[in-house]
Amino acid sequence: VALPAPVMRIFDYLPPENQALQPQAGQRVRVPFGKSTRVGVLIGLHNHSDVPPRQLRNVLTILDVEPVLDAHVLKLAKWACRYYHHPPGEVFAATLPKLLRRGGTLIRGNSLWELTDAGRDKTPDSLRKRAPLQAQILQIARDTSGVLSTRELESLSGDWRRSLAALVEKKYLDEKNSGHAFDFVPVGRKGASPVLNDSQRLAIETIGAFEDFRAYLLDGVTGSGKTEVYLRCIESALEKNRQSLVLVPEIGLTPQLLDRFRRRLDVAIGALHSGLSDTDRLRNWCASRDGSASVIIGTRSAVFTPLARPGLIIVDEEHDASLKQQDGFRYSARDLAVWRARELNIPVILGSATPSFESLENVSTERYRLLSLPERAGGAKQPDVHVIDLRIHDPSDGLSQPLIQAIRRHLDANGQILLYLNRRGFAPVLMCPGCGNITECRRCDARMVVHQGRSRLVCHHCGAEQGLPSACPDCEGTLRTVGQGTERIEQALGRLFPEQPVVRIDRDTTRRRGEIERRLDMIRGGEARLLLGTQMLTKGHDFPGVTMVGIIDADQGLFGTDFRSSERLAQTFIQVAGRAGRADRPGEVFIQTWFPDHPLLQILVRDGYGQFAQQAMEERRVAGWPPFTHLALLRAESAQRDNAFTFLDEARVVADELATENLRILGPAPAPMERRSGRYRAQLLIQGNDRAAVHRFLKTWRVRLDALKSSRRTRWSLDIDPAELF
DNA sequence: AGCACGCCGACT
DNA sequence: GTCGGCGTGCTC
Repeated sequence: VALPAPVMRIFDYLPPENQALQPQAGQRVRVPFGKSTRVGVLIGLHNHSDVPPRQLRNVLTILDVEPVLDAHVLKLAKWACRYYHHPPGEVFAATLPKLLRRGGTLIRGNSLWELTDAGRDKTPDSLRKRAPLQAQILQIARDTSGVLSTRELESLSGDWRRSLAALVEKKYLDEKNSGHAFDFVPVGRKGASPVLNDSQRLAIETIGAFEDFRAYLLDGVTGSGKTEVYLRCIESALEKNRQSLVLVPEIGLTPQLLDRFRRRLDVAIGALHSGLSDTDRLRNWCASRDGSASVIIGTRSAVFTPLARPGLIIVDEEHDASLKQQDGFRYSARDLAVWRARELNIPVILGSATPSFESLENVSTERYRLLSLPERAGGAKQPDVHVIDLRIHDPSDGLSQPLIQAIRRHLDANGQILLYLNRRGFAPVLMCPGCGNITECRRCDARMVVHQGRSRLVCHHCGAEQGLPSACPDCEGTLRTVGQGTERIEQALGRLFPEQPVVRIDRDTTRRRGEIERRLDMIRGGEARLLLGTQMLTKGHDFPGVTMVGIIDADQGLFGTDFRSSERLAQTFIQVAGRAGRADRPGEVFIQTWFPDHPLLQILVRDGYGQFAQQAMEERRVAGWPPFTHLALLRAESAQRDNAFTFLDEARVVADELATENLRILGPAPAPMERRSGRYRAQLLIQGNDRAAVHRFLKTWRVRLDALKSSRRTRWSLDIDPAELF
């Protein structure tokens, strides 16, 4: 039994004493564990145990009649335990929705009410007087050819459940169970499919020609119609009565995307994302498992969802960092999706306008097959890109004259403008010009950010807040804000274009539910034409009216500490720039920088992402970074700096003892931001050419780390294929 | 993780 | 004497 506890072991139990149910791998069981009981997953049956017989206890109850996890998901989870060197109990917990983890039951079906012969004979009018609600229900039942579900009744006012019960009692209705989590009724309508261009057609034909496992990298510039390719491939899976699983990044799963799928596909679609209630999540999970959902769209944890009749897996924006879990069980949903597809022997499509270097390398070693969509759908042209040299055009409040003129020009031409700045708040620094004092967070190695609207100083790393000081705490001098965030840009735009409403989208303005959609609608409806925002803007949203994109500060991340930061920067650039000029209008992109000669910027602007990637990958190869080597990162954090380092020092000693010559061990070193939320963070990096050798090492190392006493005094984790080195 | 046990210093 | 903090070990 895999039990939720941070130990690498699984636990042996005897069958339950007084339960007739047949134990099967994949069922959940409630077992005694120490002083209390826990819910675990039965992952195998054996007729012997290495545990002394008197220590073995009995399973209390088998919670499932049938396994909730099928053999394939069990295998996936077991493989993930080995690959990520993570406790089985926690891995299995990640495969289940919360309600099932807590011991709840599967949703096996919904109630349906069928008109009986007696009910058919009874005229609604004969009930009208004494029981108007019953009459109404009876009438609806007749209108819907004799079968009712809660969907038809929900709109009724009053206590319709009681009236319904009365009708069942009188034997006018028969209560039945649909047997499925979803009761989808096709409406017989299908949204219009757009005309395909040649490369879309080629991609669809290539994928459709081969039913067995194959991994495709769908490399399509923004607006090239990747989603249309997904939809067609899903449609052909549907024709064979097969389900499709679609994984998207966290903020990519918007109501807009779901609408688009619902309009086009007349089948049951189950969504799995953090915005759902626990019950809705469970229902959609069950609908995937029992086959009543034909398409499942979810964020990374959906990669573990059981599929009744799998046919296709799609990973959209496969380069996106949110597909990698960043705490606890640090899995890559993209990599697990490929594993799943191989195991199920079905195709998997990885889509992106800016493919990860890992996937590009898999193309060149012919593990993945490349499908390119080089032109924009509908014949839209690529935007013109202009670099604004801030050394010549000194900006005020973050905006240079050429940028302001371009904004004016596009406003005059009735265009929309998207300005991107990945920094919220008013200004990132509050300093005293007199004594040089800069206000820093008490709990982090970071500066407090000025939020003028709220009149507060906020730490963006731990959330700490304080009032805005009126004078320097040290010398009582006048304080000055340095640099700019979205709040300041918004104000500046308000002064420059007083007649234009500005729509700002960042975490501060969209805290309330539905606020994002409300603001996006202002842009889509044309009410506002100046759009300003952070990362939130760059993913998952289409802005057909945007003719100009301005990148206010290109220099953030130009000199990153991480070997991956240039890749990330380039991806953000291309994704943001891709918002410009989609349909019939050509777009323009303006990039403000203090370093116009920076080689990364030059190649990106001049030659595009593909060329950039080629060159940057060559640098990675020479430097021995992924995808040409394999990494594992041992992270430790502790309130006392020494605890983290003592552990990592000891871990290093063990590593040196175990390591073979093709492994490199780097560190321990403090994390780039060493103190965060009052905890000191440090790490040790393992690097190797041969994946198998790295994993052999990790296996024994992990056991030795658990045995270290110092490992108890610090919070630590192993991160396989880390996405960020901090 | 969550819990118990045991050791040690601080206080009624 | 007893209370409670922390380090350590164990959970089938």
